[in-house]
Amino acid sequence: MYITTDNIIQPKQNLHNLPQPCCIDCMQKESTIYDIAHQLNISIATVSRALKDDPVVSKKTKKRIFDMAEQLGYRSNHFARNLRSQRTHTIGVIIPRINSHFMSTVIAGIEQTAGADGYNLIISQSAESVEKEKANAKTMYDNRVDGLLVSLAIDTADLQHFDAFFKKGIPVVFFDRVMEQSNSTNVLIDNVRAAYKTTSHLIEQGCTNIVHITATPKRNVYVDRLKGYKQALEDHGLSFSESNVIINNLSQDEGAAAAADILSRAARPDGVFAANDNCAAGCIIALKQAGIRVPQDIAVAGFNDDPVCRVIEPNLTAINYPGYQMGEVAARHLINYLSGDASVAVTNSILLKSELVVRNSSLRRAMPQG
Amino acid sequence: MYITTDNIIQPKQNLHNLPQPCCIDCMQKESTIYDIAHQLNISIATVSRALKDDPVVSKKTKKRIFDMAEQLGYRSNHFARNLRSQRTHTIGVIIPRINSHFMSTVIAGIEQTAGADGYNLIISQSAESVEKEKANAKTMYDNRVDGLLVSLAIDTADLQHFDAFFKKGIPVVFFDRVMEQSNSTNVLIDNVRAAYKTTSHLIEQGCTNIVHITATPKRNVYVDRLKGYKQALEDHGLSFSESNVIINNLSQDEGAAAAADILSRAARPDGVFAANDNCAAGCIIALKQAGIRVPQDIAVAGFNDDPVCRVIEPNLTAINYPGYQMGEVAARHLINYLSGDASVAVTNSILLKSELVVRNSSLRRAMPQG
DNA sequence: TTGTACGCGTTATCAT
DNA sequence: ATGATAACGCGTACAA
Repeated sequence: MYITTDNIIQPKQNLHNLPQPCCIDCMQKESTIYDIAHQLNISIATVSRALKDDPVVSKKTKKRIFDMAEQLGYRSNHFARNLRSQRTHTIGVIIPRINSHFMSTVIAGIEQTAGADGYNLIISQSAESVEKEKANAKTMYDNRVDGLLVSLAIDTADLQHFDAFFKKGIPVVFFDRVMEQSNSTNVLIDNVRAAYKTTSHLIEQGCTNIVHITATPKRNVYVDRLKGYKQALEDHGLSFSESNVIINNLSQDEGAAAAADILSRAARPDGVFAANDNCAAGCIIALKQAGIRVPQDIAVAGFNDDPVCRVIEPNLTAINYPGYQMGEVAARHLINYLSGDASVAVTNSILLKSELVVRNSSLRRAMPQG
Repeated sequence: MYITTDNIIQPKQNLHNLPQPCCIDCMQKESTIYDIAHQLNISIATVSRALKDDPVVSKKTKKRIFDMAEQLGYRSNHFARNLRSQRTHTIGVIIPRINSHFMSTVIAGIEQTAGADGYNLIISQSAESVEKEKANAKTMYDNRVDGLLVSLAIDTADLQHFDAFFKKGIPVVFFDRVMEQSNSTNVLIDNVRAAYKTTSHLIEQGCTNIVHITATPKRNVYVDRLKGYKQALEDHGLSFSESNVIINNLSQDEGAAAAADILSRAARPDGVFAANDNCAAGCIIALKQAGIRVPQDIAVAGFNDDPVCRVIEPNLTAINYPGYQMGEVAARHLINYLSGDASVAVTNSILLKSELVVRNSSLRRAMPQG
């Protein structure tokens, strides 16, 4: 038998004396389906059914129940529901770091999509460390997320730490930083093609000695960009030289250092393709300080199309990386799967369009059009 | 009486046929404290106590329990725990938008701090809309977050939509975009002082006709920056003119438009103080395109110290806004409160240090030092 | 030091 | 169409 207290104020037990209501009058017991049922002299089963709009409940009882719920300020208890239903309506997100333009844009897209469908987000950063990534995965698992969206740390070499998810059949969608051999769904752009396009563009602009600045090629994105770069050289009859690949952390400062390296060479390069915009910007600034003209002496292209592209002078040519859409697509895909859309289970990878945005940093000749 | 199934594989009921385990062999029943208790022939109470390291449990039973938990791959069920304890270990975050350098940096700081203390984050964006902010607040409330971290939308004029939290005594900490009259804790910088410093600096550099570009002064940050600007003019014997305040959305494009406005004036301004860096950058670019020299003809200063400051030429003078620390401090404060630290309950506002970083965009004279 | 038993608020399976 | 009741997994008075 359930005994309602009719919202009588009780000196309820209070861990750490928290929370403190603003005043004693405000203290109000949380109302439940029991309260609604009791007020209306019906069973909780009916209330529960009505609240989820079960067609088996008659129109008028439904109305009475909704009104009473409104009146009592009822809100359903997610924990009780999750406890029963074994689902949490929560999506876990693991990313290297949140405070980059690209990543925060992706998150914005994810949040938009997930929020619209009533999913909550739990976000954690791996800080590019496999160890933190493992810890994050465990946290997500312990929080019983319904699914996971992951962008891998740079030196993550295997997916073992997600085995618990795979074994339980909890869907994991990787985006941007992925493992090719994974049999989860990957959402990404064609990095090979993008790099190929960029490099070809530089070649078409008259560059014959192009440096590629990138991060350590452990992660797909850098491996692929390097591959596209090489492929473009080959297809245009230019020889590849190992020394033309500069590996660093892609920061602005390292971009400047790369510029110094470039300028120290006997056969001075006439083109630079950097794997992100920050690094390209740092490089351009340093080149200009050294009296090099961009793009006349050295043409430069970046990757991502961050806002910095439109600030640096000359404005930076870059691959337009659709971060927001990537977030939307990855989240949508995961949610569709969670909603029972079987067709998505067989999807191996989703490729998003990316295009080269040509600006002055690489423009030495009139373009075919526009 | 609890009857364990000894992890026998069951064709368990499966909503939407999900989740799908990778293979039938992997299917494994989630183990609970009942399982541990059953295996060890002890009571769940002891297990429950041991798992939370209750000193009342003997060392050796504890050890046996931990070992068995490990062996069974036990993980505690947060929902059952939350349902019982009425706490969620979840912090809600409501911000205007996540994809700005400043905000994503704040989030990074929050995540770092909260994660270290075992708190999860639920993040939502108001998109600068009061309506969305209200909806977000309700979602957070329904998710029973332990506390809330909020940065208000630009035209949020009152805090009514947080009343449910105030009434229940759920702590709300506002940061950056706050309401002065709130009696919650506010974490912010001294915007008046920062603007005062910046404006004074421009004056010291010889500017006598300074334009202030800012957003609509509905939100504290813009009100205060305007106030500091005015104060500095007054203290230096310069007169304030309404026409020298340009209101826009602080985007890069609007910065360019502001530049056009400035250049159209009969008495051409010789200084610009923009309320963010993006806008300042757009302004500088447009000014330079019009043949104006920065800083010789017009000196420019921004606000935030985003990375763009070190890319734009000349490099942008700006107030260094400690976003990461702000996130850390706000989260730490909230968590301390949730942990029962009474001293924080009386804290009204926390001011973070901010300093003016002088760069070439405003430097017309030798600085006193450095 | 350990065990028993109840309640947290739901949903789901019976029965009526 | 509605009601009674058993889980879901955990925490904790109270008892032993």
